[in-house]
Amino acid sequence: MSFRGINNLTLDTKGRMAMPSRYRERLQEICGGRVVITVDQDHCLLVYPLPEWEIIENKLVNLPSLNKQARLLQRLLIGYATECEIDSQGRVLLPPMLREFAGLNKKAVLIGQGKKFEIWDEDAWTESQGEWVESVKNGDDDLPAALEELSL
Amino acid sequence: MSFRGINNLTLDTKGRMAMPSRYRERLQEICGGRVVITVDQDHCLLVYPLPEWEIIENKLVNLPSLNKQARLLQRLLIGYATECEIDSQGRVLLPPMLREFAGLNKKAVLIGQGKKFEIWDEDAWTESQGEWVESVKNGDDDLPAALEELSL
DNA sequence: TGGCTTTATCCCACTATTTCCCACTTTCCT
DNA sequence: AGGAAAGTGGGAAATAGTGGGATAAAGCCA
Repeated sequence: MSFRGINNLTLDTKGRMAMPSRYRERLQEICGGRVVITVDQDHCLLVYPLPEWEIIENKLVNLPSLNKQARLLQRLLIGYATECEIDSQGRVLLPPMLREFAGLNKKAVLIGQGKKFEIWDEDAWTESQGEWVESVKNGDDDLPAALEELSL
Repeated sequence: MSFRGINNLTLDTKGRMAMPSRYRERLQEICGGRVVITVDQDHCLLVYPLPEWEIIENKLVNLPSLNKQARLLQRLLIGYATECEIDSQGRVLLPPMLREFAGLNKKAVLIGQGKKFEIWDEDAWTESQGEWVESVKNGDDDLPAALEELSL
């Protein structure tokens, strides 16, 4: 019941992106084609089915307002979160500000990530992938506890 | 049932700001177009639907009067709070003092934040965003527990 | 106190943007 | 190879944004 897989796709001149057809039926079931798109710290976009997003948003709004980190997170995640509807051709219109944030122009990459999707600019994706492979190979990250005990 | 999303918008010469149309119906329902605008510690403005504000104001009024922080908060938030009405074109007139406080001139950014909105001067917003990216990159790791275990 | 000046609010009209829909091209499956 | 489904592009109508002007209100000075 999970979104997986990677797709190369193109945005048209109006910033619309065609969802791969294999996801459409599922999205229709889960959320009637209503998704929420927001930003990620790695400068890609996240696409959540509406109900899934609401769970996350709930967690976010209940963070303590006095904490600076929390406020920044709220501002970015909730601030950029935009509800979008999949049109009759199976496309979503990506709002200009979100496209800008992720540096998206023509060529993009869509990645299934369980409950959500990620959208990357193709170049950014290629680059980030290289970096990631490097850093895992070198083992140069201090892993938090949850990662240390992760078994793949 | 929550306000979200980001919009670039412009103030006209009279200091009026057009609310994005997608929020108007909701605002009409909730508060008949009556909102309360006040200031935030980060030098942006906060916009609350009237009933929502009254809850907040109540909390503020009941803070311990001897505490210095509390008194400052009260003075700022309650002091600057101004009731404004959305006009027939869907615009709110931002009072001069509030515009001044947030350093607003022509270009502004409106972000949905659940029960309220925030209004930023465009430059201030851009800057604040850079700060966020910085702080994530540097891994300022004194995150509160609530943030540590947040799964998006 | 009356009239004049200044400020604020309301309303109308133009421009830009968005959204919706239709049609063509391409690809994949039978 | 033919048909169907998916991807792509573009155009037109509706809607939202913006600016300006007119009317009403309020303050001020004579």
